[in-house]
Amino acid sequence: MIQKVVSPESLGQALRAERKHKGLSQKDVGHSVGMEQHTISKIEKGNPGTELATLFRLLAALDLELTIQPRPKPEVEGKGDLW
Amino acid sequence: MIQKVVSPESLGQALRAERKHKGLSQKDVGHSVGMEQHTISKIEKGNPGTELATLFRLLAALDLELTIQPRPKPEVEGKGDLW
DNA sequence: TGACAATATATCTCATAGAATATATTTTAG
DNA sequence: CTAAAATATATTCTATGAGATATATTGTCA
Repeated sequence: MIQKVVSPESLGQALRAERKHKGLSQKDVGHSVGMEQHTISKIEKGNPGTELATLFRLLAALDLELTIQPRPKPEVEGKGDLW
Repeated sequence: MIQKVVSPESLGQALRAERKHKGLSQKDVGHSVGMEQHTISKIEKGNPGTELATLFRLLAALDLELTIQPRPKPEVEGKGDLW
């Protein structure tokens, strides 16, 4: 599943979804990268103050990767991207 | 250009590349989202303490989007993903 | 429904982000 | 090479992240 991430909230949702998908608890995941359970809770809840270092640790724990790219142009008039 | 992001450093590089591509200075970008030039400098240099809120503001300023997905499996034996 | 597991909250501490401002250093034009 | 622009670095301040620990709340299931 590839997923757009547009905010701390949607990032949190994606992380939680993947964790559940793997059948892990916040404690499990935290333990695997040395983070506290409460930290994971906050991230999944969309804490905008989460630091990049923390995010990348969590991504590693969940075997997720991030990609960055230009936002697709709106492509006016039925070129198939819109409508 | 779609780009893997594996650390604060590589994220910084991608952000800088896109900013340059758009011909903007750190000041320009900062001004457009109300951030200080020095903040952008730090992010591009890979500051691991950068907060998500800051990151998303910058992504918006540069018209970039993030996607998240499972790390592709190693796919052993020449299925074209490795070697 | 009761017990246990999972998740959310709270508090204290220490460290550091980012704003504001200033300045040093580097890069780029002329 | 030099001036100007761009970027990096430094300091002070306020706010908050994350660790550690504790507890409250919610979810699950026998």
